Amino acid sequence: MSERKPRTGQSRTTLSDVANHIGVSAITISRALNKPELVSEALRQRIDDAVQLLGYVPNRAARALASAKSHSVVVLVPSLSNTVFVDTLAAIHDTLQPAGYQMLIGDTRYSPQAEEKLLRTYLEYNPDGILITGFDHTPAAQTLLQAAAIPTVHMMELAEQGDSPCVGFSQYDSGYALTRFLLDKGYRRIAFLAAQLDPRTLKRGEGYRAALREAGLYQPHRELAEASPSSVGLGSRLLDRLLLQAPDCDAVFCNNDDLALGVLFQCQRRHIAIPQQLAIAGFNGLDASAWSNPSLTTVDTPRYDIGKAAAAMLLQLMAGKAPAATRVDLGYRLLARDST
Amino acid sequence: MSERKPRTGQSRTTLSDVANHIGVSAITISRALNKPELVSEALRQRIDDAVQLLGYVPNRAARALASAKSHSVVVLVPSLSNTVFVDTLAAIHDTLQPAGYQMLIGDTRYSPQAEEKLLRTYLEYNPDGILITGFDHTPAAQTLLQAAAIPTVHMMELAEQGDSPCVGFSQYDSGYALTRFLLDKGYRRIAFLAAQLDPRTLKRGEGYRAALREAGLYQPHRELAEASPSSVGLGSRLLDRLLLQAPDCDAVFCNNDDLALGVLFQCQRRHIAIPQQLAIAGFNGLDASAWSNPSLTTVDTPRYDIGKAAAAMLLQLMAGKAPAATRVDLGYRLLARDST
DNA sequence: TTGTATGCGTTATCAC
DNA sequence: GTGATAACGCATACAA
Repeated sequence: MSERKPRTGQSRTTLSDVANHIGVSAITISRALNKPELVSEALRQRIDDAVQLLGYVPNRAARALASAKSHSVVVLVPSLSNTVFVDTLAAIHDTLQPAGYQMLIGDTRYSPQAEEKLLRTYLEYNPDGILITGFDHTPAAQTLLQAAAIPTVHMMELAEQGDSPCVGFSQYDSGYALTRFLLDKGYRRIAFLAAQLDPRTLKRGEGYRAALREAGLYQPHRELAEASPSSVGLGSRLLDRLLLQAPDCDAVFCNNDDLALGVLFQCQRRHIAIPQQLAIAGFNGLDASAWSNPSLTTVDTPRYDIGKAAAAMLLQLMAGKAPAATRVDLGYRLLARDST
Repeated sequence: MSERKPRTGQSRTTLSDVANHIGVSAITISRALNKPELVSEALRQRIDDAVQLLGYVPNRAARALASAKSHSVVVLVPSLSNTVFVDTLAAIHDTLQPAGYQMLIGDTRYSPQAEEKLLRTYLEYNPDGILITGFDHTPAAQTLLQAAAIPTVHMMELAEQGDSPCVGFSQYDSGYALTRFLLDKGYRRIAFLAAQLDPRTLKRGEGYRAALREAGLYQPHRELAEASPSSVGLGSRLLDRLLLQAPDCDAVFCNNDDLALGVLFQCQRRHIAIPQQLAIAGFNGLDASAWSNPSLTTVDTPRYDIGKAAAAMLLQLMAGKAPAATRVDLGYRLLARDST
């Protein structure tokens, strides 16, 4: 009569339920499930049967608490509606899932402040690792990351200083290279259209500017930037605005393929011949850009591979091993097609 | 000398660290953080300061274990590369995050078997709720769901029987309506192109078939289906195949806008006039379809709203409240444009 | 190969 | 308004 009654009514089957069922101790069940080789063949079989019979499902919270490992990884990306990050997420998922790690996805909406807040929240989960986009974090977020001392890999960009583990490619170089390509093709009045002015977009813009300045051809009024998210419709509108303020341009470097497709469509409507009157180049190598008429020159970025490699590197770090390299440049591929 | 040494080296600040710091008991700190109104004003202030000072971060695993609530929601979608589900995920994230719930995302790759496996795995997290796509689950998965007795909302489709909570629209109706629209426009030899043959695609196909049968115009050889994922490139290839086996068709119902765009591009290359020689209709209302030349007729689907509503309904269910409705039909919108 | 004792960090319960 | 105590379910350390 002095017994306390259990707090929960009908609780889930636990390790000891299974243990009692066969008449061994709970720890043996635990071992049979986690390190089967430590348990005798016969017993293991009986345990497996009992687990099946009783419908035992391990409790991750208890495991995390006892082992001080959560088997979860926080993944912070700027957007869930941008193909670039979605592809990266898919790769991360494909890599971490088989390794037994759960992704905790956070959408920072391109805001370092929101990122800091998410980081704070997600740290409560005791993540074993962190995958974070770029290097543009608030000071507080940087402090949090350091204090937490959790293996972290930065994605998409390459560290310019320090030795933070990172997987990506040089945004600056890719912008420079595409502009250089257009210059080599003979275009002289090259415009730049950008949306969603995140750090990576800005760096590609710097590459664009540098290439044109070197050639003595940079003209600020040929740059058009819009903070709203990139879309096909925005590309169409931006072209109209561009032709108002810089009617003489002979090529457009669109910061991504959505914009480029919008520009292409709008040119068709305005009966502007591509590439004769205006060349168009996009960015990111989306599927559609290969099939439009004309097909779009673009820079293919290794976003899936970045996710794969970043997750793989993180797995190494979390296992306490030293990765082969902690700074992985996956490069980019210029796909020259008919629009230039 | 008989003291055991701690297992972990430098552990995180805990509730009792904060408690010791001020000289109160741990439970008081817990209350101050979770139910501040139960703690005196003065003490609360001191606690807040100490929390700040010591950099205390709650441990979710411990909380989940002690309270038997994980504050997490499992979300199972067929794909992370399909805009449809990504938009839905974004909406779910936007709704659950502010409510303090964490999403555990699972990518089933359109496979009920994979879904069952993920479900089994994710049940280990003691999710407080489940958001799952459609109704096409393995018997074992259905048993798991029932046994777990966790609030669950099905997304994208509407239950045809039973009273499972669901938010979506009638896939069948939408397919029927678009076909009916083409018939009313005067098209008589309407083809159907589909990829990624998931249950929703198949239901739209049934709608297509029903409408044509009613009109006495159904011809099996005008249907072309491909199991691989939908893409613009696939649309182009499918058009070529279609024109081989059904050269006389006068309209194409593409099961989604990617395919439709590919068909459009391919028609341009083959100098097929749209809509004069061939009408094109897509599905899902992607941004690009509004801007192509000609613009594409499509069916806009409320995927963001589905995510919002499903998550909101789940929040109600998890709170033990009865939602206003447990079967929410969000409908669809036929956008008639120039390609038909 | 298996078991015992103990603790992970928090909250539920009941008492003061 | 605050505290003591006992779980929550599992894994670590060590013993047998």
